[in-house]
Amino acid sequence: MGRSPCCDENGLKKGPWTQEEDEKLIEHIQKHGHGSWRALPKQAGLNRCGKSCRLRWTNYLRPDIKRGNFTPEEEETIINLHSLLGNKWSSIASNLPGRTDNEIKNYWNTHLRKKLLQMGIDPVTHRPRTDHLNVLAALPQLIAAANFNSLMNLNQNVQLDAATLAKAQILHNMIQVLSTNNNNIPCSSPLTMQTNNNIFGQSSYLENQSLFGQPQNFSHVLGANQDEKLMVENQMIDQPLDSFSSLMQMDVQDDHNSLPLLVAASPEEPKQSQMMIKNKDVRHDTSNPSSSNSSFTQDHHQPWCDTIDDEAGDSYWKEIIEQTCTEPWPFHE
DNA sequence: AACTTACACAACCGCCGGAAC
DNA sequence: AGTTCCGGCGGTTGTGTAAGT
Repeated sequence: MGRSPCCDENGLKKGPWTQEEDEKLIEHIQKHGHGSWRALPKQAGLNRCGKSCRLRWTNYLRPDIKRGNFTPEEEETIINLHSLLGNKWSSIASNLPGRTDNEIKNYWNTHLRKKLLQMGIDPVTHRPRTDHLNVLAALPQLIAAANFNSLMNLNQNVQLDAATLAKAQILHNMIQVLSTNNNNIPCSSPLTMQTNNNIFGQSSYLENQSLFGQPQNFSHVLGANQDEKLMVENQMIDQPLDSFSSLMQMDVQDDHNSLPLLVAASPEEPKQSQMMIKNKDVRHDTSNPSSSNSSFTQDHHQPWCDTIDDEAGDSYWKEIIEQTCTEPWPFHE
């Protein structure tokens, strides 16, 4: 069965490499090649395990490594390849000369992943994020609620509870952000591709556009085997774009039974509601019956506050929440 | 200025598959 | 056939530094 990890041996140094160690390693490999990595440390006079030496060499010291910022073209390639290959960093790296899998992996996790999230794209599936769509699915309710509120204000002087108003405000801001993103990034996201072309269409990265608008064909990276290429391409093309399109088709009437409950709003509620949004604490506010009454906790709708809680770490959500607390109420103009 | 927090990235860890013995 | 070696891979952690309070 398995062997014991080479680094189990006691006394071997770990952690950051010193310049002296780097020089020893480089000098040894330049003279003798790396040969057996396991034997290398002794031969080179390094108090490291072979694996550590190999990683240091392949990820940092190798002379053909390209250092510095990733170019937009490299970013584009990474995103496109990731949409095809997933976290196959070594495969992705083999298409980016001078870049290591480790570097690409780090860059993905620290930059590109966030970038996609901010564009409203799930970095795993490379599709529009469904958590956004869950909130979008509440659109008919919010519109109906807003209309109802206007009526009640006119005729009976009754207000919707503050939590419901806050939901609508968040939705309003979210739509603004989404539309801003789409306008700023022409042909840049699957979402844009779907809405620009045909929402039910079968466009894919493989077929036509890349994430940044340049036509690319990455089928060559999928292996020499033609069957494999075909299989992957078919898979990409056949995958239905269900979640987004079905939500966009949603009939307002389907939800007529799920209008938010209306409760009498006390004068304090608007303040409370704002505070709760800021503190991301709505879900746990069990002491406030109106907040639970007015939540969107229907069978098929994730509560909006859950959605916010889940993503509140993103600057994207922070932006939305901030706007929610500062912008004027849209339905009372 | 001191402290805390967030971020970027180098390095490590554990696992796997293939080759050698 | 079973064991060990070796290199590779992807996920995770640790550390240094910049930014914020």
